Amino acid sequence: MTSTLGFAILSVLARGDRTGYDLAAAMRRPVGYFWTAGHSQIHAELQKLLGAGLVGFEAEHGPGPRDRKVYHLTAEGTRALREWVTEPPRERPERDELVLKTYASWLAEPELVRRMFADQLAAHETRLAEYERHEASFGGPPAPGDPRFGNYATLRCGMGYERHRAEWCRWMLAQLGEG
Amino acid sequence: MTSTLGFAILSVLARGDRTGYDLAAAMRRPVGYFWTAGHSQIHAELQKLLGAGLVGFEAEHGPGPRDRKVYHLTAEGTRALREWVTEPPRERPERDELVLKTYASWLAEPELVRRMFADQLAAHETRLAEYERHEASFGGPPAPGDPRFGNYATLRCGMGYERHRAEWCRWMLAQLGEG
DNA sequence: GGGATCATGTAATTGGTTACATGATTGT
DNA sequence: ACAATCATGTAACCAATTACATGATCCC
Repeated sequence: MTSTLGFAILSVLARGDRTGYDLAAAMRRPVGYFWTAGHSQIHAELQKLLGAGLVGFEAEHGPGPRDRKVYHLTAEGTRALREWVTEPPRERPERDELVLKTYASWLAEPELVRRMFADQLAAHETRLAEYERHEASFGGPPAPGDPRFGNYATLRCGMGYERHRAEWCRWMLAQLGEG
Repeated sequence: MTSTLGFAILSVLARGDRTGYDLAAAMRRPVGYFWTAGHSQIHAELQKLLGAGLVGFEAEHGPGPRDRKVYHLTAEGTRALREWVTEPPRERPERDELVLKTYASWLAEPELVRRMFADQLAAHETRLAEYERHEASFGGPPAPGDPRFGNYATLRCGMGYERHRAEWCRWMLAQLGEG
């Protein structure tokens, strides 16, 4: 019963062998945009994946008191990952604090609500500009089958999300009236 | 240190007094679209809110072995909620299984990926149609200050989200080619 | 009689965050 | 000398899910 975090790790490892430290770095950016984990969680999960025979490692003597371990996918790990990819994702409950605040916004001062949404809008516009710059660095969409397709397709999703959020913020501001 | 779940409960209670059971029902739909909790979590959180003096209850002898407790906001609870609403939401890490699968989709069979996205697209279109029917039942946007504004604004957010997701699914299908 | 709904709670487990702990190498 | 980076791990805690437990009333 490999967890989603386990498959997140396998997904990164499928692009190249890495240490736990490298995995933690990768799961801040770009994987962190859709799945994050701290290093403590990653080391623990790697033990489980090792026990399940989905990954292996080669140890070199590294900096610090313990060995440096470079992890790689096993044949079984690759097979498990490939199988998991096309299984329908199990939906997890949404938890969105801004939307919850919006639900209760009728009892707050409109001016303060307006300010909150103005800040949110600015943040979304900044992130969208960042993503757009990143998108431009791809020379158009890579072919499915190319590992870079994964990066590009998730980036496109992020761009759509930021646009949708920004639009909703603008709609909210219009509802609240000019400040 | 009231948790977000605590404020979710206060947000529902602000619209009318309720039992823990009623709160659990409310947090499936419509609040469940942006914050869910099971009844066990809710009963536990109500104890904390009670301890913090943000809610109170009146007990009647109800069905089952224990008293039925109708909870209500205290003055302090209303104040805490009103304050929380306009504080900037602390951002929590994104965790999206479909996007993670997309990241690893380059090593799967394109036809299976295509099928997964076709299913997702259908689900989003169904939900969007549902939301649109619900939106039509409002006679246009209520004024901010009206509790119904909270329902309407969150519904609008949900509609935008479903549209964005559906569009991304269609883009993915186009990338993967006709099946 | 039987199942759904109403109504409360506890316990066990999993998933995730934060803090603690250690220590070499590289760059300023 | 000092800070940052590389590198591993454990422990404590909080949030959330699932399972366990009880029992009355209402509708078929």
